[in-house]
Amino acid sequence: MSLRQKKIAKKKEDILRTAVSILAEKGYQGTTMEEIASSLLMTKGSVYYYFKDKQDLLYQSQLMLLQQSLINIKTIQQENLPVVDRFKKAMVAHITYLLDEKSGFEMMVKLEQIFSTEQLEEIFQLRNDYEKCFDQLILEGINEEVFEAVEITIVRNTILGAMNWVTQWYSPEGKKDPIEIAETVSGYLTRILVKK
Amino acid sequence: MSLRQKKIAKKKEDILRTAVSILAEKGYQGTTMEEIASSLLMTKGSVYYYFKDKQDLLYQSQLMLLQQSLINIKTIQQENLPVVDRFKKAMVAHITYLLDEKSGFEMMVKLEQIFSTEQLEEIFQLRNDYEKCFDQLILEGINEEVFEAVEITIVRNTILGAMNWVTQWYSPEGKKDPIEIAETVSGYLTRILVKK
DNA sequence: CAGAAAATTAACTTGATATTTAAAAAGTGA
DNA sequence: TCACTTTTTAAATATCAAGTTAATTTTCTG
Repeated sequence: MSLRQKKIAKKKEDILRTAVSILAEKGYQGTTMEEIASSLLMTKGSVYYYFKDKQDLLYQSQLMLLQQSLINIKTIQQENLPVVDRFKKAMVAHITYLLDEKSGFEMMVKLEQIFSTEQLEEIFQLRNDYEKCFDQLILEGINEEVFEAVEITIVRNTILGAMNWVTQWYSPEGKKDPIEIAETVSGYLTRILVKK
Repeated sequence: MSLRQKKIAKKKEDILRTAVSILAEKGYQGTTMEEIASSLLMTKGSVYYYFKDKQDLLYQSQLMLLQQSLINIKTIQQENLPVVDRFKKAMVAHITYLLDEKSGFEMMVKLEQIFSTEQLEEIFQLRNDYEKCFDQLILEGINEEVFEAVEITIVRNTILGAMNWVTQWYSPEGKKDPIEIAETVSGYLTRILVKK
C-alpha cells in the first residue's frame, strides 16, 4: 500500500472515529454532517470526498465497531483460561471498548429504517457472530457445570443489555474509571451464571 | 372538571400516547409532527392546538411515563411481601410497562440537548425518585441479609440497563410474551443479589 | 520548478419539516 | 335559528441540513 493510500485510509478512519462518537451521542438524525466535519476541523465537502453520503458513513462506522469487537472476543475465546475467566474477560473487553469508543452499538434508531437489505444482512451477520461467541462461552460453562443451566439467549441478551447500557450512566467524573466499572459490572453479571 | 375539559384532557392524552410510541421507535429527530398527527387521523395543526411545539410534546410524554412508573413502583414497595418478592415484582412491572408502552424511557438522545434546564430538573428528579425506590429495595434486602452486600448504585444501574435493553431485543414473534419475558429476565437478575 | 492529480473549500440547490396563520367547520347555549 | 366559541384544516412561511459543484489550493511527481 502506497503512502498516499495509507494517508487516505488514515483519514477515513479519523472521520469514522469522530462520526462514531457523535452518532452515538446524538443519534443518526440528530447528527449533522457539518458537525462531524467541523469537529475534525474540516468542511462538509471534504467528508463527502471520502464518503458517499451520511448513510455510508454510519454503515462503515458500524462495520468498524462490530469487526473490532468480534476480533476482541475471538481472541479472548481462544486463550487458555477457565471458562469463567474468559467470560469475565469478554465482558470487561466489551464494556471498556464501548466506553473508549463512546459508542452505542445500536444508536437507538432502528437500523432497519436506515440501511439497505444487503447492509442490514452484513451488520446482522456480524452482530450475530458476536452474540454467538457469548453463547458459546455460556454453553461451555454450562457443560462444564460451572454455570447454571440457563436459557442462553435470554441470559445473553440480558447481560449484553446491562453492558450496553453502561454508556448511559457512566460518568468520567465518577469514582471509578472505565476499567474499574467494567470489572465491577462484569463481576456482578457473572453472578447470574455461576452455580451457587 | 367540565365535560369540555375532560374532552381536552383525553385528547391530549391520546396524542401523548401516540407520540410516546412513535418517538420511542424513531427517536426525537426521526419523528415528524405530520407522522404523529396522521397516525391519529388528525392534521399537524390540530396537534399544535394542544401542544406548544414538538419539544413540549416530548417533554410531557416523558413526564407521563415517568410519573406512571413511579406510581407503579411505589405501590409495589408498599405491599406486604418479602423484599425479594417486591423486588422481583418491581422488575416485572418495569419491563412489562416498557414493552406495553413501546417506550424507550431514554430515547437515546441525550435529553440535555433537547430540554431546558428547568425541564431537565423535573425529569431528573422523577428519574432519581424512581431509582431511589430500587435502591431502597436493594438496601432493605441487604439489611435483612437476604441480599449480598453490593455496591448499590452500580448494581441498580446494571439491572436497570438490562431491563431497559429488553425493548431492543424483544420480538412479539418470539416464544415468550411480555410477561413471560419479564418474569424470566427478573429471575435471572435477582441472582445478582440473592445470597448464595 | 511545471504541470497533473488530489484534496479542500465556499457557495449553491434542493427537499424536508417545524411552525404560523387565516379561514372554514363544528359545536354550544339562548 | 342565530351569535359566539372552540376546534380543525389547508396553505403559507421559515429554517435547517443533505448533498452538489465548480473553483481554488495543496500535494505529488517527473
